[in-house]
Amino acid sequence: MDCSSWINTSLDLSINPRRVHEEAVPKVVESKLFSLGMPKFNVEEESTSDLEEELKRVSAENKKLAEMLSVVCENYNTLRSHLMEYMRKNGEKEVSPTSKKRKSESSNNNNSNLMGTNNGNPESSSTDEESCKKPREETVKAKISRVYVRTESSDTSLIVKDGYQWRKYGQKVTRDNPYPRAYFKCSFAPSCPVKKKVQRSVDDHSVLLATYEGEHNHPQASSQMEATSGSGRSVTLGSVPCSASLSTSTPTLVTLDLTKSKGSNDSKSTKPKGDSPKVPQVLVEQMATSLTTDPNFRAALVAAISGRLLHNN
DNA sequence: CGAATTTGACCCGCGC
DNA sequence: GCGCGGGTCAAATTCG
Repeated sequence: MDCSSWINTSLDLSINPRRVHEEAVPKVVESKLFSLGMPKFNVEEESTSDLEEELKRVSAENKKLAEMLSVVCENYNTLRSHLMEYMRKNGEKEVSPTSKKRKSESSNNNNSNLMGTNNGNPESSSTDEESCKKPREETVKAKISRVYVRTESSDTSLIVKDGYQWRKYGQKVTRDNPYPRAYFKCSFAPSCPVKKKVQRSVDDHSVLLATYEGEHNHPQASSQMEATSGSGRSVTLGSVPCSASLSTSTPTLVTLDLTKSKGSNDSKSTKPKGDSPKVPQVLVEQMATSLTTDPNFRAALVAAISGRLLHNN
C-alpha cells in the first residue's frame, strides 16, 4: 500500500492526551516513591499489573488505530482509482465528437466536476457557463455540481440520499444513455429552487451521476436520520460507518460513496493501480494533497475516527 | 384521503 | 421552418 506517501498521517487526532497520560503515570508513581520514602520494589510490584493492563489497552488501541488507518488508506486508494477512472472517461468524452448540442456543457463541467473535490466546496468551483448559455437561468444563477455515487449493481432505483428531501417530477430516457434520467426538485420548492438530475453512468451502471443545480436556501431536513440509516445510499465515508457527515458545513458537497459493496470489487476496482497513465500524476497528487490538507476534511476525518473510537470503547 | 410517484404530452431551444 | 431531444407539466396512479 502506497498510501503512506499520500496521506499525511500526522493528522492532529485528538487521541494523544491518553498517551500523554500514560507517560505521566510512571513519573507520578516514581515521585510518590521518593516522597513517601517507601521501598521502590513494593510499589513496582503493585504498579506492574496496572502498567501491564495499561499496556494491553494501549496495544489494543494501537491495533484499532492501525486497522482504521488501513481502512482509510484502502478507501483512499479506491477513491483514487475511481477518480482516475472518471477523469479518464471524461477525458475521452471531451474529445468525442458525438456530443453536439450539450458539448460545451459537458466539457466545461468536466473541469468543475473533477476539481470539485479539491476544496471540499464543489459549488464554489463550479462555473456559470450554463447560465451564460441559457438566459432563463441567469435569474436563478444556478450553480452546478456533479456527484458520483456508487450503488449496488442490482439496485435499479435512482435515489441518491444526500440529506435533503426531493420530489421527483419527471423521468426521461435520453439519447446518449440507455438508462432513464430522473428529475427531482427540492421538496421546499418553490422557495428552494434547487433541482437535481440522477442518471446511471453509461460506462458503469452501478454508478449514479447526480447533477445539482442551484443552492439550497435552507438547512438539511433529515441529514442525520438518513446519514445514519442503513437504507439507501446515504453519504458514507467508505466502509467506515461514518456518522460524521462531510456535508455538515457545505450541504451540497460532492460525495463519493465508496460503499464496500461487492460491486465495488468488480473488474474496474480490481484493476492494477497504475493503469491510468492518461491522468497526470501531479494532478492526482495535488487533489490528494488538497484533501489531506483541507481542514474541513481533516476535521471530518478526526470526527469519524474519534467517533469510531468512542463507539468501540 | 392526502402526498408522492409515474408517465405521456407538451414546450422550447438548437441544429440543419 | 422542421425535426430532434432535453426538460417540464399535469393527470393518473400508487402508497402510507
